Amino acid sequence: MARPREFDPEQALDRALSVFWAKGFEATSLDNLCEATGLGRSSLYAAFGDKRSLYMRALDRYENSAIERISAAVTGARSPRAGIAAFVERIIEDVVAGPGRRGCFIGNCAAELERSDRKTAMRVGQSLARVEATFRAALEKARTKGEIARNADVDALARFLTAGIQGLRLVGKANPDRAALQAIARVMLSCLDVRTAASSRGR
Amino acid sequence: MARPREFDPEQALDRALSVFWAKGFEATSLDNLCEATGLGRSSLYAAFGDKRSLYMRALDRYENSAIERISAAVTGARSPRAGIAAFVERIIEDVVAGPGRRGCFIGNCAAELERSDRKTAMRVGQSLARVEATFRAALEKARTKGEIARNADVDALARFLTAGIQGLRLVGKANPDRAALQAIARVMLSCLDVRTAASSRGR
DNA sequence: GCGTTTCCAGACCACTCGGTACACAATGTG
DNA sequence: CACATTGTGTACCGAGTGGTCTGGAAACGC
Repeated sequence: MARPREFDPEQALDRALSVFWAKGFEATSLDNLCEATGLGRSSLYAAFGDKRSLYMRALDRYENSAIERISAAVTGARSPRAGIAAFVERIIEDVVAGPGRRGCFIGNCAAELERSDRKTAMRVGQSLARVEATFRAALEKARTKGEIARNADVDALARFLTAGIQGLRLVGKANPDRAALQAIARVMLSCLDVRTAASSRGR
Repeated sequence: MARPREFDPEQALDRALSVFWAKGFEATSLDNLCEATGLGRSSLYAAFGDKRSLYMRALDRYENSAIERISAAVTGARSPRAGIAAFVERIIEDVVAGPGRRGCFIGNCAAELERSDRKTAMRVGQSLARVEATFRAALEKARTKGEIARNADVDALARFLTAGIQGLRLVGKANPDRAALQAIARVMLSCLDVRTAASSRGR
């Protein structure tokens, strides 16, 4: 070994993520990334490869922390059902009072996807699938606890929550109005409580 | 008057829209736009102003046609409630079998928004508000017809549908799987049928 | 001390960007 | 026909793009 790194790659990745998150892939320049991370181009390239690779690494990092946030919200509440609600509430708070108008990084990736870029589409799809799986786990717990209907279609509900939250954050980006977002969330969460038909047996 | 235009501005705008729609604002270059429209830069600039203005004009155009599509679906069905369902179904069909992975142009605009750009955010917010208003009108008709609960919170439901459809199209962009999207839509539409609590009196 | 190895700052590259200037073509008016 | 007016094609602009290369600084084993 010889000269050691002078920076913390994780921290650099965090900084890079926050630029990509705020501006999107295309609008972020290498100069932006260098400035945000405090690194020179050579260091960036040596550590993370080109711009696209760095973007993907940022997605990895965001995905993990996002999953963690969901899990934490779910396990930190008095029940899975309440945890999901708390998570949604937290998102609204972030949209309204957070660093502002960043949306969900995964969602931003999906939106910026180009028609032809199937590889990235698959990657983003995986992220969404993990979110979905985390919701599904929470919903299953909620079901065994009797918090949601016994015959609820947990799979569909997890998918629905994932999409719904993307929608919530997207419209929140254009109009971060707490009351409006809470109205959406209220309807969204009410789906979990449906005890009648429409649960699983097709359309 | 002197020399007349050699192209149809509406058609040019349509072509420009479809490029912006497929690639996003940042990733679309003037060369792309010239190629797609068949126009030279001077003609583009004379007719629409700079890139941003053209983008906004494209948004205008998309917004109008989107509203029209919703209205058409609603009035074309045997009932407002069925019309909404048909519209959602049509969206899924477009995501799965359409020109592919373009998402909703309004949603793409919202996602690509930069934190600081409040003006564009307001503009996108207006588009979403018009979509919302269109849904609200349909929902009100549905309510008077008794297709949804008499005490349903039409306002919240309209907001919810708007956000939900954005979410649907976004996840569909990453993973255009018909069954998955239909599952989401099923849950989403089931919200309209709730006749119990959760309709309007707080959370 | 040495040589080796790694890292880093910045110059540099070819290229593309959005936008403009200008010469010329095409029309309407006499 | 000449002229004015408008549209169009293209060369061009400075600035910025993602990416590479080089020269030398900094740490290691010896």
